[in-house]
Amino acid sequence: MAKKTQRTPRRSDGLSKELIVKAAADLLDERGESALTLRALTTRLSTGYGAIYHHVENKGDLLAAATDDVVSRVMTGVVVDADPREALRAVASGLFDAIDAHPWVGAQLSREPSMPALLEVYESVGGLLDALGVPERSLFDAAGALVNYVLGVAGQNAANAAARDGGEAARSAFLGDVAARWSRLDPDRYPFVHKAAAHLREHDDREQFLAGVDIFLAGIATLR
Amino acid sequence: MAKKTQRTPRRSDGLSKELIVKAAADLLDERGESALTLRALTTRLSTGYGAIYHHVENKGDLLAAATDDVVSRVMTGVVVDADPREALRAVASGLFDAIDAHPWVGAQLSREPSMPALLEVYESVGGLLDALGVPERSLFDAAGALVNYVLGVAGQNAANAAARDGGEAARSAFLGDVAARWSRLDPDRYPFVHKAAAHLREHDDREQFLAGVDIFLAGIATLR
DNA sequence: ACGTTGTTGGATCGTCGCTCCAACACGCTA
DNA sequence: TAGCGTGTTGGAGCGACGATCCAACAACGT
Repeated sequence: MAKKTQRTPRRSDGLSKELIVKAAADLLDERGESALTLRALTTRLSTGYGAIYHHVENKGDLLAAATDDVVSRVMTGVVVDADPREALRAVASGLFDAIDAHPWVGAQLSREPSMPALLEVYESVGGLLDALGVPERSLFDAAGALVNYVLGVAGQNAANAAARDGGEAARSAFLGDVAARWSRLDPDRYPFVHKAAAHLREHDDREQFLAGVDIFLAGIATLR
Repeated sequence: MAKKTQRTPRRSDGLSKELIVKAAADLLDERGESALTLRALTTRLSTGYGAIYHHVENKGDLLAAATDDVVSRVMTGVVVDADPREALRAVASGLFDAIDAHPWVGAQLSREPSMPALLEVYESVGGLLDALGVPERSLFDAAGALVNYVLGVAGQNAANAAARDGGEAARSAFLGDVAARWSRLDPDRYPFVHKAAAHLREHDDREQFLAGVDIFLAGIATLR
């Protein structure tokens, strides 16, 4: 583009897919997954449907792009540790933290697992497991298992967050409610769940998630 | 009309929550998750909204009830093996088969993980892990990890099934499409995923799932 | 015979994702 | 400078959804 500039990019601000995706992500972060509607987007961007659909294929495309942003930021940010085991833990906890901060990412990932963003995850996990000495015949099973575990937790997290969305009362009460319901169960018929209810109150989701990762890694070590 | 009967239970057939849930499950099985609409239900049952909403709280309640049916049928049907390890594998593969046959169950489970149906699963898994000798301090982490893995696979399966729903062309092509896309990737930048594409074509979802369960169980064994 | 109660069908509402198109802003050519 | 072409923009409108609401109805007790 010779010309000096083609600036003043049309109207006062100039829309773009980037901008739209950013606005969508903000909406999702601020008001939860159910708040992302095309209508809410048009008012937030003070524009119309046409403008949005000119840059974006459909709502799914929008959600996918926003999720991709978050996940790929995690994957490029992960420290490449010398120890593959530590690097795997770093990938896992990086994903957990991102999903914890943006529950809608968890929902999208467990709903649409062939997303481009997950490609980076698979590649990273597969490579690290390879570096860990997992034999090739088990490599795909192992990587799939680990990623599926992460996706399971992602979905769970998203569901919990959605359940909390209702109101402030619901927010703090939700986990306690489940715990209360569980501890009210007949201890003879449901001994495990009954005991689990106590743990539920004082447990740390992140720690439990990482404990699960460790269990998988221990199991993977036996494949060597 | 002295007694005799109070049969002819109101109208020609007589609606009930059971009947409605059954019809919903049929609809889901036959035409996929997106086909379950209240409107479709009313025409299938040749009734109106009022009748349905009289027996059912809302659409979520309906989905939950249908899912509960499937899952609890699985859990009561599982053979109580003497060997806890085998019993765990039986629970896992029972769930997998049910989700494979009814992908909407997978979607619902990964979306709403505090469902009553999952209570039975947690209880069973927790009890079996206990019987396996997992120390109490690790019991909840282990059970959570295993269940989350199953939920992750469940969501993945549901997503794949939904992607196939489109048409017959899409149905058979879907997995091959992913494999093709993956194998077209730069082998230098994505060595693992590139190799995985080959496996993808000939892999068996069920076998891979069970391999994951075995990895998990091997990891559990190290907790002893 | 008549109200009571529990059930039924469907009109209707508000909201959603999305399509479609007239109006516009700019850069190019003449 | 005038006009055209192209790429953008805003918003009216469509069909489908979940859900609510209510008039009509069927069986029973009295």
